[in-house]
Amino acid sequence: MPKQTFLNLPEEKRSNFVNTALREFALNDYQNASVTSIVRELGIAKGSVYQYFENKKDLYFYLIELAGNRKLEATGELLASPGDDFFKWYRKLHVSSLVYDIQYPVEGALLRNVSKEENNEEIGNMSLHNKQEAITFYKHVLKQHYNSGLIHTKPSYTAFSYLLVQTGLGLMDMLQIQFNFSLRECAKNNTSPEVSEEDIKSMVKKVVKSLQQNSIH
Amino acid sequence: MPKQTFLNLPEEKRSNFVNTALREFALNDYQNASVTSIVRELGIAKGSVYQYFENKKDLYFYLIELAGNRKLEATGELLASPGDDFFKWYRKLHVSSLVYDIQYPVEGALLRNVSKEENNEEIGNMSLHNKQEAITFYKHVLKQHYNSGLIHTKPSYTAFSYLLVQTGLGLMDMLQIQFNFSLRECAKNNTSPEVSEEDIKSMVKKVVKSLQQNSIH
Amino acid sequence: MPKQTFLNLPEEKRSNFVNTALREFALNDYQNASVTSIVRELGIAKGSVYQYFENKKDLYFYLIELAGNRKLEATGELLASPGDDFFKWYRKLHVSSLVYDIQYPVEGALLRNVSKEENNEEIGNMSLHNKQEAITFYKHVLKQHYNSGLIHTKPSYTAFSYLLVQTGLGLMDMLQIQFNFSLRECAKNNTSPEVSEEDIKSMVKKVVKSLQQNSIH
Amino acid sequence: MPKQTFLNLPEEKRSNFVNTALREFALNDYQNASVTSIVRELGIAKGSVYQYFENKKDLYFYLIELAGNRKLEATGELLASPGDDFFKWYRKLHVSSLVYDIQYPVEGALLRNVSKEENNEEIGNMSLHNKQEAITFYKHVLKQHYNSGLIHTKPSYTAFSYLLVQTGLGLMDMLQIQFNFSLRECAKNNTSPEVSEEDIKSMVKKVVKSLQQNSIH
DNA sequence: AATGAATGAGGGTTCATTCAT
DNA sequence: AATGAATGAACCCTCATTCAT
Repeated sequence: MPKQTFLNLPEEKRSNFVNTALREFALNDYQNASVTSIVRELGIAKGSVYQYFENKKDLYFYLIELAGNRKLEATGELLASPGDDFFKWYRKLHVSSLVYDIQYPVEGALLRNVSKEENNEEIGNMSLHNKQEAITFYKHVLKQHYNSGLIHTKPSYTAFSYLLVQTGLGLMDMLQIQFNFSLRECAKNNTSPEVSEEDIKSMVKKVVKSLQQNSIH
Repeated sequence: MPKQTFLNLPEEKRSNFVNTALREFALNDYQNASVTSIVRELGIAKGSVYQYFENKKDLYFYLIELAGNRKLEATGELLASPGDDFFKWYRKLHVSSLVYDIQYPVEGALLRNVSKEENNEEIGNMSLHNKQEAITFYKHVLKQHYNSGLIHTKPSYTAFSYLLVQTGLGLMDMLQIQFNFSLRECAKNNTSPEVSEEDIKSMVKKVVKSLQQNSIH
Repeated sequence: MPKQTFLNLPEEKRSNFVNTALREFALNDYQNASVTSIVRELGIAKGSVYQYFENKKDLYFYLIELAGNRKLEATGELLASPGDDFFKWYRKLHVSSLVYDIQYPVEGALLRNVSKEENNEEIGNMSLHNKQEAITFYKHVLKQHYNSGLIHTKPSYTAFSYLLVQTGLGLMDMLQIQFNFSLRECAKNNTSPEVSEEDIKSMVKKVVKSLQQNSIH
Repeated sequence: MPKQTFLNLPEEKRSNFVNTALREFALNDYQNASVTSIVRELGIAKGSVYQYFENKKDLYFYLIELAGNRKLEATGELLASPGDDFFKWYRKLHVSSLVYDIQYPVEGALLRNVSKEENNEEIGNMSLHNKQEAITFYKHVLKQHYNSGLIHTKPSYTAFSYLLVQTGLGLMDMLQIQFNFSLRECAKNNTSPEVSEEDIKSMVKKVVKSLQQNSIH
């Protein structure tokens, strides 16, 4: 949790700080993100960071929460309310997620980094943990849909949930490959890649269709 | 590329070195893997590393190639020869890959780390690069199958290849979640998790079935 | 000297401040006692400390004086009036000192710390200074006793005064060793060790007897 | 334990390092002694210290042992062989200890600092620990003397041992007071105070006589 | 081919003190 | 009288790399 000092900061200072810090953690994983780097960029004293946060880890978790909340605000409504058409919901979910990441590449890249933290003993294996939670979530939704008669075939919940999670996690990579940009680069320059919502929709649609349809036999 | 010095090394020294280095890079990502750690563990002179390799990066790439080759040797025959049944092939491919990773957790963990290197300017985005190559590969195989009449529905090659790649990449996580072990921990202790080949086969089968079947509508 | 600001403070604020500061300097020597710690504990502004005192040193000396005075108040009457029996007086003096320290471990520990400050250029060698004064004091008392005929053997004033001082200084250590407690720990938890006045009396008696008797030849 | 690196150092470098480090820890207690200060003085790279020692604590304990051994070498024979006359032995013991400290004020001051470490959680309470050990040692010697008939009065072993320990610990202070010098200052300038062995002998003799004789009644 | 001491920049963190409000 | 953000130097420690031997 940030210290009161941080919360008392005038809006501009605070957002300046947050932006720079977000960027640092978007471009580097936890260990390699550097407090020194942040203060150098901001031109503030190193001590200030520790007036704002307990330590690097505290700052990190704050940024995760912040970025997470921002994204949730932009895309969260959907998440909570899967409509009757499961795949439509899943598609919209990921389109809006990708659109967000494209629009806010810094937050996007940061959250993507978080979902890859695996080797850090201080932080723990967030990657696996998140995946497990996501699988549980999809299982829950799928069961509800099946019980409500919205899905007619009873799927192997676990396996299929895995597919849904794993597929979702890679969509941004797919986007980067197809449209030949680097989200990281965008986060660095604080620009958005030239990818339209239509591009995203179309890509996701194809992927979900592949997932949905009995595509091959 | 390793220097000649390294290649001239007596077998035992070389393999000692390699094993320890592999382990270091299996437990840590590139930036956090430490040359110091390696020589400390080995009890050799620090300078030796730089007699063998240009620098840390050179060593890293050598290890990647080595681990890749080792795995290829164990699982490569399959890869080269997709039989008539695409999904059977895909299944066997990943079963053998997982079995290998379970048996050789160090090499497995190292290669998994590589597939996550995204943020290092010195290294480049290996994750994306690998994915792109894998997608191209699957597209190629799928096209061949279709052209040979082994597949009757023409899939969206790109989208479906993406699914295949992405699904494959996450299987080890799925295994860890289902059987509650940590590959990293295994690499650390140089032990294998208590997961049988049957366990793996069964898990992969379910996932591939989900991918293959028109599971939901 | 505290600034007027401090003296104007309402009683409760002032005593709150003093208590916390005493504790900090009881648990740490001068250099390692931290103003930051004090204000953190108190939940007051850092600047306040510097409204009250010139600087850390000023605060330190104020606390020393305060703790000294408190102890003097509790044990001082004795000090001023050595009766006819020198050793009885000496014994009572130290029993009451130890009892005080046991009862007020914070003040006790602080004063003990002071008597060890030796290496700080900013502070000077308080330990030596105090010892010197104490020796002078005992010399004075001894001379008076001798001149009044209360002591029949003329001692080597200086040497014997040294013994008295030095013996006195270590009694709390002896107590801690014999009753296996840590005054510092008590100061930390603001508790008193489970040592009775009888325990103290008995210990001091033995030591003083050893000092007094021609114990060995 | 120092690392091999340190032991391999050419004599001059090593002794340079040791001298500077000893001095730093002679002038400051553990917490306030500064690695930075040492390297600054020596004009070497900070990293070097950590090629030589695991960390500051490692260095500290090495220096303690070194200084302890040096002193033991100079004064140790006595310690091991209390002759028939207990007080003569005790006197000689402390005379030789003081002579050593006067001659080698750096080692002397360092060891004195060690015997005062009390408030450091990382180091533990060395002061109390040492005292306890010393008391045990004297008790042992006294018992032997009594059993051998060399002492005719049975002392209160514990109390008297305490007196012996405590008296010994303060002798250097007494010396400083009487001859008006500062051991610390001497350690700083690497000079010896102008105190002769005779001065020391005479001072100790008086103190021990006070301790021994039935000085007052 | 091997050594391993030296480097020096960088890491995160703590601190007493100042000063504008 | 109180605030508390800002400072910047200092702390211990780690690192990849060099280079003389």
